[in-house]
Amino acid sequence: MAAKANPVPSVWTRQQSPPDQPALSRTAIVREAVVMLDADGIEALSMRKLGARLNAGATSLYRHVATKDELMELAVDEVAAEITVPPADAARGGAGWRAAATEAAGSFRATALRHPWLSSVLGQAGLAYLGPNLMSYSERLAALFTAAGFPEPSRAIDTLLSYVIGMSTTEAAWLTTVARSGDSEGDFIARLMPAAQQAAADHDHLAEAYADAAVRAPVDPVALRDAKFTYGLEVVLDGLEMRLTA
Amino acid sequence: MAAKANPVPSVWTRQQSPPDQPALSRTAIVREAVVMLDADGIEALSMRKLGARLNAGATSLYRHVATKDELMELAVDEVAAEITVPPADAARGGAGWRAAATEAAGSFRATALRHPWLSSVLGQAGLAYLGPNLMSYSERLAALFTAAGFPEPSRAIDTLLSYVIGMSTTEAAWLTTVARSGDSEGDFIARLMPAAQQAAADHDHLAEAYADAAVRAPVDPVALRDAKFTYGLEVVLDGLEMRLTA
DNA sequence: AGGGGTTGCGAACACTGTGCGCGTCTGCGT
DNA sequence: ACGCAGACGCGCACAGTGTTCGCAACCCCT
Repeated sequence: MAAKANPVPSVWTRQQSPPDQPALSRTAIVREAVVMLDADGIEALSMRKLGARLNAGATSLYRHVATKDELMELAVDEVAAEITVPPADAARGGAGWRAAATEAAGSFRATALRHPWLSSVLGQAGLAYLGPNLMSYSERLAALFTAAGFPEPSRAIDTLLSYVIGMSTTEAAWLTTVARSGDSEGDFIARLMPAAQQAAADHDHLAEAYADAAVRAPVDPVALRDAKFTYGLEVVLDGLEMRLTA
Repeated sequence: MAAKANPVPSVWTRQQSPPDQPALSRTAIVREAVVMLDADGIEALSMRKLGARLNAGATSLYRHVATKDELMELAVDEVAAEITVPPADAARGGAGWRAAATEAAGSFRATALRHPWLSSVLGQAGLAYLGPNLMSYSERLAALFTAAGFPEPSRAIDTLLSYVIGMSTTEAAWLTTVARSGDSEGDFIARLMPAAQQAAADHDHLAEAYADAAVRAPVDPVALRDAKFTYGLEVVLDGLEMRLTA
């Protein structure tokens, strides 16, 4: 880097001790990677571009990160820190656990939608699961569901998380394709409708559903997605509650 | 291909009308792509290798498929044909819908585990959703849940599918990393335990859970995954049933 | 017999992740 | 104050990727 900041190599042009940016560090690399992923999606992240952003060569990154896959695991754990879980006390006594679980689920979804590339990565998931932030996340969930009084907390957690992951990844993937189209979500849906209707032409139930949707006044797609998420969440929580009281 | 099979150009060396393998066709390409994906995972599929498998050059494929992404969408729809849904009659009368839903969910999971690359692709999902097989799948689900008497069938379907997708992708991703390790699932778990326990050292609930697992007699991991899946499935179905009778 | 449309292909382009060896810089032990 | 070992950054190179383009061979219809 010194060589680059000093293009004419001579004793006279050399700066003695430049304030020097924080240099290159693992955390700085991961942080910038997350920024790039959020901005331009997963296939826009390359080691060269990431290096360039940090005023570094591509291969310099390999001093701090073994491989790109490892970098992705670190990125996952980095954003995992954003997911909040209410303190376990909130669930003690049996009343508050539903609100607490709802909040935890909502926080997961919000994080997944804020970082849509997460969905693409969860499917290939090396063992990011062992990252400190994800570990702490699991721990807090376990504390919450144990305090709530579940006989098999891990089972309940797996169930809830599966639902939340399934819904969130689907949603994130949808939003990614919408974003790539350049249109707003509403416009994209409108533009997609004809094709969808034609594809559904031979299928009675689907055709009817599309026809109904076309007749009704157009709904805010964001509100619709929210409603869909909370509906399913209530279903899962109802099912879990039966295991709690029984 | 004729030119390749016929390196000496002359009337005499030319084969008149060789039985000729089915040549190159969209369906043949997609079918072979699925075979390769199943065998070696998603990152092992390249256009050149796929072409080679079909005795064709890489670029020849582009006569039948616009882009690799499109090929992946076709592959998804191809395997979607394997997912079965019981006929709607099974659900009429209210009794059989649970068994039918269970079977549909199980079939989805089985397909996802048979083709683990599906999980990696669902996260980026272009609009494979419009493929004929997936459309027919949605239709049969809609028929089933409508016959079961759900007031909002699509809501129920979305909920169930989210759970099944979440659980299955997680499972498939796990199985993929296991497979890459070369070990059996049991051995891999054993090899992973120390690291997991160390990572969980500072987290009470997790540490306890790991300790319990270490004490108990080792369980067949396959059976354990099956149990986990059906537990969550029952939870979701219970929650749905409340919406049905109400 | 001829010609038009379809199909396959080789070369080429712009990129990718990553290994290697070299120069430079830094901090520590004397 | 000095010297040196280790950490650090970097350019080059390699093998491989998806995809475009122009050309050649083939089939079928007139």
